[in-house]
Amino acid sequence: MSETLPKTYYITTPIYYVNGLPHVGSALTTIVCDVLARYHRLKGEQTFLLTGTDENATKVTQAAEKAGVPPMEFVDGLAGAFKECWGALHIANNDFVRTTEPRHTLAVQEFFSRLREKGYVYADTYEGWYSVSDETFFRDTEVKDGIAIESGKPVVRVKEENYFFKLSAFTEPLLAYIEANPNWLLPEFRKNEVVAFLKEGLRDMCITRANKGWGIPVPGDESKVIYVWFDAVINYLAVTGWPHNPEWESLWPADVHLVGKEIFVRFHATLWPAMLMALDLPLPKQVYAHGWWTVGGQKGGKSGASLPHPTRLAQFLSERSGAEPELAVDALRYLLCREMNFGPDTEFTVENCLRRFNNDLANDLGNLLNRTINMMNKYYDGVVPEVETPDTEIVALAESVCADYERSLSVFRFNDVLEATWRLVGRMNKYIDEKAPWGLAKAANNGDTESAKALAQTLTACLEVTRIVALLTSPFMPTASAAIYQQLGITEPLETVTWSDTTWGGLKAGTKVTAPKPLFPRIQELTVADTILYELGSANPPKTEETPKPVSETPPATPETEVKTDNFISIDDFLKVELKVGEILAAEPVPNTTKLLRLTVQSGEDETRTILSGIAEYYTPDELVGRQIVLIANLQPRKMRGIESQGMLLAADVDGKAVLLTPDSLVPVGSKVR
RNA sequence: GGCGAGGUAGCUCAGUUGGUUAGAGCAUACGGUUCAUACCCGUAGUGUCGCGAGUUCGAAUCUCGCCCUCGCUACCA
Repeated sequence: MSETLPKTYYITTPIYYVNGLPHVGSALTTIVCDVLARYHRLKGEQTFLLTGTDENATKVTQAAEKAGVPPMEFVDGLAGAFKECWGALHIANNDFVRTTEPRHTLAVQEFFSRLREKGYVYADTYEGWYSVSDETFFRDTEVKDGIAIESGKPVVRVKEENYFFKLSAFTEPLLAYIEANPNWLLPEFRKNEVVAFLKEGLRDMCITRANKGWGIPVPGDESKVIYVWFDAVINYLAVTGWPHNPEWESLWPADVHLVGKEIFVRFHATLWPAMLMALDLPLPKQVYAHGWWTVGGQKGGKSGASLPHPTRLAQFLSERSGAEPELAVDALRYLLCREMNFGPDTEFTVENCLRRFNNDLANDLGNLLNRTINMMNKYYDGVVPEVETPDTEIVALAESVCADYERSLSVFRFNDVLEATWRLVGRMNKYIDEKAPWGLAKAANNGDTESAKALAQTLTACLEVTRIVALLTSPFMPTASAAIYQQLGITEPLETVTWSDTTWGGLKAGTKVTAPKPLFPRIQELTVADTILYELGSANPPKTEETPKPVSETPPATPETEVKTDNFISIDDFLKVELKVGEILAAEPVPNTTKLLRLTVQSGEDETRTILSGIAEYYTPDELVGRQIVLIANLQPRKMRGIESQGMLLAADVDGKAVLLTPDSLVPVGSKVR
């Protein structure tokens, strides 16, 4: 049946977690997928691009509560913001899936039921320990003194039935599959990470949580909802209409899942393929993971800097350069794809973008078009002349660039794709200089027919290259390409152009070019004040921004964290905590650890104690000795690395960095704090 | 500490299986040109290719050791 249906080229972005507006990280992923989709359409393939939003995390209800709106209204708003952003960035997606839609929830429930029928999902009752912060269950033997030994997190006693996916059964099949399909997971070095992860052995995964009124209920057990990650990945399949739409196989399997590196190893390269294997469904043909943008050479979030919001940045480019807003959007698409390394992480700065805007877009491409059109108008009244033979060198170069373009694109090296394209642009600017058409024009005017021929050959070469480059850049900059076509006098709409038009000679003699108009005006001011950066990066309250960051938010390991909204304690509870001022007498690193310091603290007139503290990355032993600090004196002692820690220091947590609290002035050691 | 990835020009990075004077772009300096968006073109560069040793006729490239950076992981009560 389905063999008769032509397979559509199917590309997916991750579905984005709706806890904030998109930034250039998520924009990069989405733009790159769009570029890929537009390229395949150019190749004449039926192509389907999917993006969407991930809305079932239980955190959503808390965020909604905070915002003071019902959860559904809350996610409607954010899903709308994503759609709007992608529209503004010229993303031509064929569909936008929301995990709160019936088509998704039905597919997820069906998927779950089928796994259960096949014995890959089993229920298990736990009377045991549960760590809220780990979202993990522990056995009695794994817990000591109310603490999970493995994670060191506190646990609570629960009795709960949950459902588990037999992920452990797929360690070997996945390893075998990776072995047999060397280009399945890309890039290579990330595939190796997956292999390393698998070799440690997969463990069964708890795939349900207590139903608190948000999420997809487990079929036949309304007391549970399906774990958000398990639910989310099914979107790729749900959109095909699986299982009831008979044509679902015209889309599935996806040709590419393109994701950020943080959701690659655990989810897109292991969990999701294992789920598909369990139901004997075909696996996606390729899964590609790109790196992140960094800010300030490190995790942007720590330095306080963050990634700009894409539409604001495009608007800024437009304001700075004077380019039309829609062309500035295309410029941004180009800049993101050109700057990103598509393997490792890449440093992102607005100033680099501005510089590259000038160099690549204004000076190289824009100016090539501009000078070409100008000369055409000047020497030929804008009418494309007849040419007997094209310049074979340029023709050959164009061909080789097209070949490199396709080769790089096939391995998702988008920066190389553009670099190859710009070889052609660069050669042409030099070519004009070598041929000096202005000299040829003069000679031709004086009756030199050879010069006249050379002039025609030169200018048509410029026009052809510009046309071909416009075509090559069209997946990246569709609006700009259309504008180039328009200036070249090509009336055929860009939508009807195909890859075969990259062959030489597409521009017909007699075509009349239009008046020149700079596409990307040069930017005069290349420096960017901090206040502008802040504005670009923090259109939202800085609080919700969390950035070096990737691409789709949520740390994969804990997509949901339960937080009690009403977590007041009584004054009596507080008074149970015995806080004291202490003085650090000695400090030394604990061997074989990176974070732990062993501190000897005087905490009373003749009372000293040993405290282990995880601040070695932020304080050297030397600078600690002699300092007064605040400590919790009656904390249950705990052994770490064989040393008993008798208390805990208080420190502010600044983006994960510890900053010690000290008294405002020297106080007697042992002073009570309250 | 364990695992993984890296350390190449001022900056961002290329350098396939070891082979002649180690590359590109940007930034810098000087020169040229004028069709063009103060644009384009040319020239000049500087590099102990992280450090040390080894294999080899020959190493940025292979081996070993060390140093440093980044990621994951354990220790952070």
